[in-house]
Amino acid sequence: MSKKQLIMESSLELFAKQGFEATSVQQITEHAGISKGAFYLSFKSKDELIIGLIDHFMLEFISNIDHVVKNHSNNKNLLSEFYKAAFHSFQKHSDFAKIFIKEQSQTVNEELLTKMHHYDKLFDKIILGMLERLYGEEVRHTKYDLIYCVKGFFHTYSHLFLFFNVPQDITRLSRSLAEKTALLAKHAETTFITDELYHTFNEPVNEIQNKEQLLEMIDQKLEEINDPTIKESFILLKQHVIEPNLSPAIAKGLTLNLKNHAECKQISYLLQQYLEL
Amino acid sequence: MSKKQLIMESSLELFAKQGFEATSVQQITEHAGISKGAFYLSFKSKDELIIGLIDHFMLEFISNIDHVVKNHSNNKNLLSEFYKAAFHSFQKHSDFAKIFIKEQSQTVNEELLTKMHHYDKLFDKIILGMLERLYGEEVRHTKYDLIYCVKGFFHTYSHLFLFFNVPQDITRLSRSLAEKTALLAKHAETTFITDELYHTFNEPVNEIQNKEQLLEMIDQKLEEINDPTIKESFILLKQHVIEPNLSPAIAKGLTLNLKNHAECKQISYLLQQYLEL
DNA sequence: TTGACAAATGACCAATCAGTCATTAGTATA
DNA sequence: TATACTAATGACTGATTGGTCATTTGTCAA
Repeated sequence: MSKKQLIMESSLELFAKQGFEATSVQQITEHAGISKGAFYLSFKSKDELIIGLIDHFMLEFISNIDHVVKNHSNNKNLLSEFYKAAFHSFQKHSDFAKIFIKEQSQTVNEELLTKMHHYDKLFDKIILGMLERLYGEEVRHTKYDLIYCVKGFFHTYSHLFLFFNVPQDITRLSRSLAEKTALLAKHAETTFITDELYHTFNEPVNEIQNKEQLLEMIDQKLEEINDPTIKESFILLKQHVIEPNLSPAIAKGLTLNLKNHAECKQISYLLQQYLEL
Repeated sequence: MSKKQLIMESSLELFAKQGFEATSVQQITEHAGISKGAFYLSFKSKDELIIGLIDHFMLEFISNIDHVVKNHSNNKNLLSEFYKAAFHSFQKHSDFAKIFIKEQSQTVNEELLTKMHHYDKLFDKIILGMLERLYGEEVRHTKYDLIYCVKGFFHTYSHLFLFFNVPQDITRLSRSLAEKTALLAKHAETTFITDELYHTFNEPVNEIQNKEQLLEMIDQKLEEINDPTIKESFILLKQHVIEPNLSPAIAKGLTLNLKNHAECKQISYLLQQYLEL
C-alpha cells in the first residue's frame, strides 16, 4: 500500500469520528504510524487530503451507480437496484459516507464546495437518466422535482444508517423506496422545480476542470499500468481529449477496453461522460 | 437587548458562514463589539453558546409548528400548512437554519448531539400526530416510514433554499410536497421502518432532562415577567411539575393562561408535552 | 467627594495548530 | 567500502486557540 493510501485510510476513520476541522494532522500521522514530515511528502496540505478523499470515493460511488443503472436491462427492478447500489456503496465505505454527509454543507474550503457540487450534479444526471428511461414523457414536468425527492429519501435513510446504527435490511428498504418513487413518478402533478429553475442554479458541468482532471488521471494510470492494450488505449484517448481526432465508434471502443480493467472502470466512466459517448 | 442576546445574534451570522468549529470566540466578540472577558460573563464556554442557540431556536421552531398543526381545523390543507410553517420558520431564521443543518451530524459535543436528537424526536412527534389525524388507520403500518419521507423532503428543499439562494415560492413548494406526502400516505404499502424498529433507536423522551429544563425555565420566566396571572400560573404549575397536585382540567387551563402571553408560548408547549395535557 | 460594588476589559496563559527544513536513515550502485 | 541518492524524521516556527484574572471603568448611595 502506498503512503498516500495509508494516510487516506487512517484519516478516513478520524474524520468520520471527529469531523475534518476537529482532526489535526498530528493525529492523522500518529494514527498512521508515520512522521509529520512524511505526511507533507504525500499531500501539499490538509485541504488537499480531504479533496483527495472526496475525489477518490465519490468517483467510485458515482461510476458504480452509473454502471448499475446503465447495465440493468430489466426496467421493472431498476429503481430498487439503484437504491440498493447506492446504499451498499455507503455501507461499504461508511466512514467516507459519514464524512461526506457531515462536510456536505461546510463552506470553509471553496474548492471542496465546488467538488461537492460537481459530484452532486453527476448524481442528478444519473437519477434523471433513470427517470427518463423508466417514465419518459410521463415525468416531463415533474422530473426535476423527482430528483430532489430521490435524493431526500437517500439522505434521510443514509443518515439513519450511519449515525444510529439501525439494523440494515437494504433490500427491503430499497424496495420500499422504489415503490414510493414510482408512486410519485406516476401520480405527482404539482411541481416546484421547473426545467428552467433547475438550470438557473445548476450551471452546466465545468468542462475545463474536467479536462485537466482527466489528463492528470490518464498520466497517472499510464505510469501505474503495464498492459499494452490499456496503455495504447490511454495514449490514443489522451490525444483525442486534447484534440478530437477519432471517430465516435473508435473512441467508444477504446473506453470499453478500459472498462475491462478493474482499476480503470472509473476513468472509463469519466471519459465517456466527457466525450459524450 | 441583553448582552447574552447580542452575543447570540452576532455568533449566528459567523457560525452560519464559517461553521461552529471554524469560528473563534475572538471573532465573535470583535463582531459583537465587546471584550473577550465579557463573553465569558454571559456564557461559560463556546460550547454553551451553541447549545443555547440550538435550544432557543429549535424550541421556537417546534412550538410554532406544533401550534400551526394543532390549531388548524381544515384537514384539507393541513399538510400544506405544515410545510409552509416549517419553511417560513427556516426562511425567517435562515442563519440558524444553516447552522442547524451543518451541525446536525457533528459528533464533537456529546450534549449538543443529545439536544439535536431530542428536538428531532419532538419533530417526529408532530409529524406523527398530523399523519394519524389525517389518515388514521390507513397509515397504521406506514406512518413511521412516512415521517422519514416528510423529513427527507424538508431537508433536501431546505438545503436548496439555504445554500443555493434558489428563488423561494414557499406556497407552491408546500403544495407540491403536500401532494406528494398525501400520495405516499394513501398508496404506499411496502414499509421499512416498522413500529418496533422505530422504537429500538428512539428510546422514549428523557423525562428527567425535560423536568430540570422546565423548572429552570419557569424560574427564569418568573423573574422576567410581572403579570400577576402569569406569575400565579407559573407558581402553581411549578408545584405541579415537582409533585402533581392539580386536576388535568386546572393544569390545562393554567397552560392556556401562559399561551396568551407572547413570551410564554414555548414554555406553555413544553408544559403541555411534559404533563401530557 | 467618597467608598462600595458590579460590569467590563484585554494582556496573558498553556495548549495546539498547520506547515517547514536541517538532519538522519536507508538503499542501491560503483 | 565509498558515493550518491531518496525517504523519512521530528524539533521547530509563528500564529491562533479557548479560557482566566488582575486591573480598570462606570454607577450608585451616602
